[in-house]
Amino acid sequence: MRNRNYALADQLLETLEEQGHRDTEPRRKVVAAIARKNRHFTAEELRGELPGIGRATVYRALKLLVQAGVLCRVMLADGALHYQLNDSSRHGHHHHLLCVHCGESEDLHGCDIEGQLHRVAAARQFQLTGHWLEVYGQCRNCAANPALPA
Amino acid sequence: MRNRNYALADQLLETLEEQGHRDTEPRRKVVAAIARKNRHFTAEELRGELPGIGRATVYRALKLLVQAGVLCRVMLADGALHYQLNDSSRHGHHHHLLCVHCGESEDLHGCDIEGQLHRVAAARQFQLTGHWLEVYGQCRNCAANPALPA
DNA sequence: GCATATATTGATACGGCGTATCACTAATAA
DNA sequence: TTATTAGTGATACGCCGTATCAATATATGC
Repeated sequence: MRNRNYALADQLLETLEEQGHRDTEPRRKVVAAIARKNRHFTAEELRGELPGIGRATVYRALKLLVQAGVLCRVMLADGALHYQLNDSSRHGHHHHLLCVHCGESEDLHGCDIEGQLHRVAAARQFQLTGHWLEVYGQCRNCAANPALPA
Repeated sequence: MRNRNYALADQLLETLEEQGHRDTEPRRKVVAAIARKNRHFTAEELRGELPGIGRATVYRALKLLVQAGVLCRVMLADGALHYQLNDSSRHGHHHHLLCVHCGESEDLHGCDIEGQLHRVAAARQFQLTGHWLEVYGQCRNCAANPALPA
């Protein structure tokens, strides 16, 4: 787990370098903290784990990682903006099943929402440029045992 | 048009009264301003059209109308929260095709997003509790003539 | 109509969240 | 090593929504 986190952190840093960004000490700490996450998180939550690092730096790193496609924004049911580390293999556009109880998220695929939207849009001569979809509920584990701590 | 707006404003007020809220002068002005809208709008935009009415009052009225189901929140592609008057006939849960150019919105129906989500969720024993969907693009008119003013 | 109880108002202040600014510092390239 | 340039972080700002609370307006009972 430790190893995986280190590897992940390195990978994130590498991604940033590929985009022409520098390898800095604060940045290393930010990506390390992100790599330790196993669920979605808020910018402020992350910041809380990084005393000594400026607020702006944390926000800037988040923005760069989102732009690079390795991190994605997810909107919770209450409107709070969270960040979610993308599966290393799947950086493209996709959606999530978000567990409102434990915070786990599963990637949503094997369902043709996109295609369906395109069909409906085409029928109305509406030219799609984008969409936003979040799905909330309880994951298998939490649904089976709602008493588990979040 | 004037008549329709008055009628709509009255209808909105009536809805609030049915929910046990009082018929007040500031409230009348707020719903009148909303009734005049033919596209989605922000709270601040509305507030700008209502000088002399307190910010809190405007926000409170919006919240009540959303709770009553006659107004719905829509999230624009840039993350801005807008409000959208619901078709009087269809207060239930539905989605919108939002034109990013002129701001028009069409209700999205005749497409079975809900059913599809339920099927995928069921297959994974994920218990759905809700979802959020916004679809962005250009409406028929704007797509045909992008030079039109917004 | 009048008094009373209560919802509503609106000024103010507060809080969360993200960003602009800018002098300073650190990382890269020559 | 020096010059160049990106990055940092303290601070302040701005937007947006809400809590507070004394003053006020509205509905209700007499």
